[in-house]
Amino acid sequence: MFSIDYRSPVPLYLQIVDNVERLAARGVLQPDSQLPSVRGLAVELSLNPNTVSRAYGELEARGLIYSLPGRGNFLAASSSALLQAMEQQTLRRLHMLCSEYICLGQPRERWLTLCKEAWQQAENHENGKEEGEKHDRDTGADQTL
Amino acid sequence: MFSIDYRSPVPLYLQIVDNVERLAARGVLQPDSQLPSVRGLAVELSLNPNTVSRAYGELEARGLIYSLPGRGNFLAASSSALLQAMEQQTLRRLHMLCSEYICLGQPRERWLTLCKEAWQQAENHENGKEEGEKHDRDTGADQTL
DNA sequence: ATACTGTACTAATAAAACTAGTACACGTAA
DNA sequence: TTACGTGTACTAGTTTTATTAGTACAGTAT
Repeated sequence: MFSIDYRSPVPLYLQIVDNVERLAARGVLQPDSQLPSVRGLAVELSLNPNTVSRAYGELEARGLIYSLPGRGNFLAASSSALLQAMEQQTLRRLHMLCSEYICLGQPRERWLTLCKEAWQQAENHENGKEEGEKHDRDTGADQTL
Repeated sequence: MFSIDYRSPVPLYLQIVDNVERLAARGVLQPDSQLPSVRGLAVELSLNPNTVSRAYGELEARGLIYSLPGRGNFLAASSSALLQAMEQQTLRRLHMLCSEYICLGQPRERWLTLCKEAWQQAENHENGKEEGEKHDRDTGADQTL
């Protein structure tokens, strides 16, 4: 169920995060269902338990899973909640960017103009690229479990 | 005229960039006026010419200065053009963020809602902090030239 | 108690960022 | 041309950061 490419430049713990996100978004993992244990997954993927733990920690920070010490890790989000978590992340980054922009002394209207412009550009860029690659990070996996 | 802190964790070349930005924004440097030569500034600040060159390269990428090989580096921007350059930078980062957001399949209205929300938060945060520190990166300088 | 669970701390390794050394290319003025 | 100014490309060394692994500890359930 987990696809990991050990030779990818993408950190292993991030690949695990991506896998869980994907499974959660597709509904393969149900809310409140238990994820593989830190040790169990570490053995399966031939990794150090701490690498898995770090991935789970990242997922917890993103609000996708919750941890019960001594019990295990569990999926917190339905796919709609997953979307919400992603939006939260977008909002945080947007907030940082906006703070810097406000320092320039620009008015709110100008900010919104830029936001609209960004959407325009991004949308064009999206339509410009034909059906090329998916936006999954890595798919040339070595091992599937 | 240049304030450099050699013990700051902020890279030297970025400190130079900040200095030029600050001087340009305050109108100390006039448009099309010549900046210190790469070698000259390197000697003054006891740096390698390449470090200064990298700073100038960064400034050129931001549209703040232009380079005439064999002649020197010159300030391109009036303070209004400086603002414009900063806006360009904001727009680029906004564009990247927006592209990722579009991948979630969300509509334009939702994006704009988030943008407005970000402004709201950032503005509150701005008003929340009293007159604390300036938003200059480093001011505990060792050397001034 | 035992066997499972997650986590904190430290250390070793890999990767990247930053700065400096050196040599080269272009432009201007004598 | 020659000399001296300018910026730049390429390489190497150092420092810093990110990533992963080793080990030991703490909580929970049977």
